Amino acid sequence: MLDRDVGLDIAARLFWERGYEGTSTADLTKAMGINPPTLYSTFGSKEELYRQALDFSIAHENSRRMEILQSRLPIDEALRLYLYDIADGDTQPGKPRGCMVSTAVLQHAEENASVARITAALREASMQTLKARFDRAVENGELPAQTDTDTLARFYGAIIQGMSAQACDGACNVRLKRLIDIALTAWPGKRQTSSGNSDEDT
Amino acid sequence: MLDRDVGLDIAARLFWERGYEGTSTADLTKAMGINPPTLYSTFGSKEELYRQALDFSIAHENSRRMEILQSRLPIDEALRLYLYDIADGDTQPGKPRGCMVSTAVLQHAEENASVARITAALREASMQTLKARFDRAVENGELPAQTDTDTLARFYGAIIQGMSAQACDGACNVRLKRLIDIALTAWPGKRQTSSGNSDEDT
DNA sequence: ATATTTTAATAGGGGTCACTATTTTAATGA
DNA sequence: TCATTAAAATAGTGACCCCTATTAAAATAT
Repeated sequence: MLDRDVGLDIAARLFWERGYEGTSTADLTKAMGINPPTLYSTFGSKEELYRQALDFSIAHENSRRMEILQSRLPIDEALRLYLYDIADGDTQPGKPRGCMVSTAVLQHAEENASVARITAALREASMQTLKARFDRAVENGELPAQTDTDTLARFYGAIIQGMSAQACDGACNVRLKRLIDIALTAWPGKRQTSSGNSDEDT
Repeated sequence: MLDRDVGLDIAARLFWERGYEGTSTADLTKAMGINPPTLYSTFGSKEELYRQALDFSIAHENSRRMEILQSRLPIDEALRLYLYDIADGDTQPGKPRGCMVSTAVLQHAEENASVARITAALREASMQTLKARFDRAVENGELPAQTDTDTLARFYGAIIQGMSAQACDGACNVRLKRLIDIALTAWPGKRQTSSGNSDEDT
């Protein structure tokens, strides 16, 4: 049989492109070049495979952007690069458009409620990571003490989800980054330019 | 047979809750209390029914928020109320969470590509409506002349899509509106408060 | 080389998918 | 009242769903 990680990579791409409900086990076994019993002995079930494919994909897609977020860069600069990296991830040539997690399994059949909980939990965890970074910025004095870090994290979470949706609809990389630039003008205490290509800080 | 609009309302709710791929024709006929041949003679096909259910739902959900957007209110105030109305629509008691259009059919099986194009076109049209309103605001002098209205529309489009995703994941009404308040601080020329509950203008 | 274990492939089970041909019921016409 | 039209229900189409029991092939061990 094929290497386990190779199989997970193939599965992740299929799920990423077609979603959980839009991907059949026949699609998966055919793409992996294996027979159905091998899929079930190796990965357990379709839902288990999805779970593992999500973990696999996150482990590979999130490492760089996590380093950026947790680096010693000023928080606003780290956030910009973090969001840019996500925009790049949404528009990688040769890979499905959008994010595998951000806009996955939002509407679903009742029988797939447990699968929807998986992706919802991953989205929540992602926003909690952002909030934790913002909390640290408050402690550092990089953000005002009274900042509502939870809402701020959910705001940028919404931007991430919106970018994924628009990437699925065909939006290109630079279009997403222009959108990020506007989102960053909502940063607490930031002085505004008029809009669009704002490259000056403060 | 039942009234056509009653049927469309039932179908819209099912598609809204479960998505296109997560809703079966058996679900639809059972919920409408009709037999399969009646569904096909009345609506044509599952895809045609989805199309009609989308139109029906949009006609009922969008009328108020369109009036708000096209009213003689100052553009920033109109936008706030417009977004608030969408947040209300995402969290109506007794209705499915999120928006039926904003986050629909993003990932899908190949065989449903034509359905994905329908919702993508509706999302694009929605953002073009926003852009047209912003363009008018530029002409009125309510927005700076050099405003990138296209990106600004896609930015608030992303907010709308993010709100829908978070509503699907369980976010409540006030949480979405806090998020909107932050998004509105990204308005061109707006002076910032620190974050969160910003109620003062200019 | 033969027996045993492990791996892979075939074949199929029970169910549901979107969709219809056919039959039955109900309403209308003379 | 009986023939004709229109509506609705049944029953079933082939295809696909997720998953597995069974068989065939390959690898290992004796």
